[in-house]
Amino acid sequence: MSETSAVVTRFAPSPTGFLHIGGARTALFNQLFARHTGGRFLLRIEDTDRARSTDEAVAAIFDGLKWLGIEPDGEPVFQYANADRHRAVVQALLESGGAYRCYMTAEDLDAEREAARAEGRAVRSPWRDRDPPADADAPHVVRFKGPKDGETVIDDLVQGPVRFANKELDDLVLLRTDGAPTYNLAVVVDDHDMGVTHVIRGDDHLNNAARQALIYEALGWTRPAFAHVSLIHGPDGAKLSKRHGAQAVGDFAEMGYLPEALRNYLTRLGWGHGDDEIFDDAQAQAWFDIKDVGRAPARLDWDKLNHVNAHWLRQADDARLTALTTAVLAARGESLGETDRARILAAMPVLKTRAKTVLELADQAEFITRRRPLALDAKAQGLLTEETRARLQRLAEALARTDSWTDPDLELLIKAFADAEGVGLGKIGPALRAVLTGGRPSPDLSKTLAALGREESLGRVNDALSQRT
RNA sequence: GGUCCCUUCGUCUAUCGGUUAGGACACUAGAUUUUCAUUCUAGGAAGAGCGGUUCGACUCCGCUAGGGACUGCCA
Repeated sequence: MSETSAVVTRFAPSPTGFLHIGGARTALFNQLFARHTGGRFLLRIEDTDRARSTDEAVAAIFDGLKWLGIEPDGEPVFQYANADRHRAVVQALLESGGAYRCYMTAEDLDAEREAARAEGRAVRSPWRDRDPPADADAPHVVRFKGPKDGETVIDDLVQGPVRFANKELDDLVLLRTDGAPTYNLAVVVDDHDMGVTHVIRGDDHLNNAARQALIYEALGWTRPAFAHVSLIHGPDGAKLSKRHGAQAVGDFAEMGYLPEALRNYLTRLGWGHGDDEIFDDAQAQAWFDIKDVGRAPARLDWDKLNHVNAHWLRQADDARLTALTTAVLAARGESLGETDRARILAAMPVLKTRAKTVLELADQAEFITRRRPLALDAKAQGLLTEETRARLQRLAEALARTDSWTDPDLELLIKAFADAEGVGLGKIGPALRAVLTGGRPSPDLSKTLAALGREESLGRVNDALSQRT
């Protein structure tokens, strides 16, 4: 990157709901680009719409970003706090002729919009070239007075050069009737004041970029570089919505995805570095450049996300995964004791190779948390014939005699037992597993026994053997 | 309707005028296997269409089709 000016990026969500996964990716790109260039990444809450902004939404955004591991450099800026500054800029624009008061009523506007649409042109206000009414303080908005000729070109870092004929750009409202600044004015002023050099945002703002560029010009400010990234679509190509299963980053957390996995997946979505699919934050920062982001909207692929998550699950710390897993189990109504936690932790190295999400991890751990006596499902029940009961009885005795209750030794013991019985493991495994887990899936038998411990294992076997059906 | 954007296997992508168009996920088949899962091997699978430019086009240009964004005193 050029050394002339340090890069400053920002993520600027409006607090009107949860943190959308598409927004999270935009935030990620901003952070990645800033870190890659050694610049700064800022957060600004766009709360100029007082009616729709809520404290809950602000909290949801903070929580979502924090969970995802996105950390702005410096305190977040609340846009509404700069309202006076925004009004002052508009005042200056008014005095320089870069803006004008518009006294159109709602009805006037509706009629004009209809006419403009019918004629295939941009909306125009008659007050643009008209003297103010006698009562200049009558209800009005302040509009930007943009050029009618020429064109505005946005050299978008992602989309390439995009040209707009100025006559197609309408005079947007800068100040509402109540004197409140609007988004399009506030972004320009704040981005300028915050020293933002690169505006990386959703491509739903591409059209606004041209109008905003005009405001920069009128103010005599140099505009930042723009990069409009496409939105994330659902698997069917339609805009991501509720019916696709998840929209908020919180949804993904609840579904058992790890933040580092989501970062990996989201970064790879719409951006690539050769054949690299799995990478950590340091690699992402070293490789990421906003110019390499794809133009086309990308679809959310659950299978791929699961695959990436499975990878990071295996890399994750066992104690951390145990905490996550027990939380899910607790939410399912299981009351877990310290013994359960200890067993889950001990089994975690093998459990985590068998799951794609924390939810599946909890499924895999359920054989541990069952309470004696276990209820056997029909299939497990059917395995307990007279023959297998007798064999199980002999196996239980062999198990009771061993003084080394470890995975490898238990494996040897079971194999030796099978040899002694003159049968294959297939004659022993299913029944033993059935009485140990009640029919729930579990790891290799020796690992299952080790995870349960001697007392619990023998207890479960004996429970089943003493139960007559 | 208008303005703007997008288009390589089902999906995410690599390719930056000359490749048998590569990888990953998913899928199919086989191997391994005491449940569930894993793992291993092999395989099928793409340049939206039509015109140009060029010795040569997935790569450049145009048109068409399809998808999307915006068109608010929301952001």
